[in-house]
Amino acid sequence: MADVKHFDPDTVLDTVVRLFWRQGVATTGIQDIVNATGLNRSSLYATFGGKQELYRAALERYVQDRSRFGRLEEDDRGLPAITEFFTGLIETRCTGEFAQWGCMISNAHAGTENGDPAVRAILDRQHQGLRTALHTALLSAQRQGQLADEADPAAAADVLALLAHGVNLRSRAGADAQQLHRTIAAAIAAVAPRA
Amino acid sequence: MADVKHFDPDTVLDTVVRLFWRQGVATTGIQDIVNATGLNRSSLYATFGGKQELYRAALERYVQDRSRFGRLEEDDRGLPAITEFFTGLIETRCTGEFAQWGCMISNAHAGTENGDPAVRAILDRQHQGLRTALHTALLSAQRQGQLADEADPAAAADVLALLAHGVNLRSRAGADAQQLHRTIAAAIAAVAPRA
DNA sequence: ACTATCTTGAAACGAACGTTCCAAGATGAC
DNA sequence: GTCATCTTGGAACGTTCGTTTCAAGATAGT
Repeated sequence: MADVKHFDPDTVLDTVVRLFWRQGVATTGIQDIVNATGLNRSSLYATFGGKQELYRAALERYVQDRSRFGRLEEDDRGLPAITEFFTGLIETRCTGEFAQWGCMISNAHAGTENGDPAVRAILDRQHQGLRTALHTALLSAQRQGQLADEADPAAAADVLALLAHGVNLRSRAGADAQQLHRTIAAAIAAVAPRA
Repeated sequence: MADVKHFDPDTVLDTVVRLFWRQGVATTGIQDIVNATGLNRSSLYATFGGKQELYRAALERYVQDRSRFGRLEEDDRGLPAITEFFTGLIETRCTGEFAQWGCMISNAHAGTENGDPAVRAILDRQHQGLRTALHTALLSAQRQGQLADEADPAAAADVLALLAHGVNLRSRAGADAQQLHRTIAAAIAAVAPRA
């Protein structure tokens, strides 16, 4: 009955994610998106709606594709799982394709993006998810005797979840990976029993 | 010989700080600044230069006026000084005039602002300053027997400095002050000797 | 092959952007 | 009071913003 899209919306959305992730929503114009995707404005608006809706979709996509605490939650090794999570995080933030891009979620916290209730809901959901994943991993660690007697898994999870934002921000400004690794290692060591 | 300014540049800059702090540089227009300050565009450009130079000046002013770790550095009580620093930080971030504004420095990390080397230099300087202040306070704590034997003041300072960014980000998205207080208390308690 | 239906290209929209310009106004030195 | 000098008001600059519009093009069902 009708024509079909001449492009793959999933591929396009992935390209858009990278634009918003690196440059932020305020400093990324529709023209930038047209240039990067090769799409026409008509196709863009017909498929995704306006800029704000496109940003929301991109943020959801970012969460689905780039969030790594799902693995953490299923990893029952305890502290090594947490260490691995942060090690991977820092490497992603400091080297390779996404070096100095920060985290799209952390970035959204700092911008005017979070004025949109739908965006703020994503930020909260993501933070709670990370807290829960860390809490689960810490309980697992506790069960395996990897935690000091006085350590509080819930409180430690909150501390580490906040710390992740610090890593994301500082890495975007070019912080040294080694330095971040050392700091996170110290934070994790703080809940372990004395050597 | 000549006319004199009909306004106080210091007062104007303070107003500009609040605009950039709350809304960010990308989403704050020159028109917003004209409206908020009552200045004419001519006076604005003649006094401060363009938007980017104005932002840099505002960021420097923010650091001078709002940075609180100077007090921390001169406070030799040890852990209580650190607790007080974070307590005040969280209150400023969550209640009163600046509630949910976050920290202008943290916000700058997440935006395109940090592409400007002059801006990034301010961010680095500020982070190092906070690390040093915390380190000094922790050494003071250690001298007074407030630290566990195995605690590493330098590493703990790094952890707490990163944590501050977490507080700044999450508070901007409306995080609960009590929750933040509890988390920070746990992080500080982690370096204290077992009760 | 016809046609209904969706997609695409390209131009255009008004509004807002940061910046510049210049005449008019205000000031202090002489 | 005069004059040189800086400041101010306000219009205007060209660009870019996000969005809309519509004719031309492409497709799948009949």
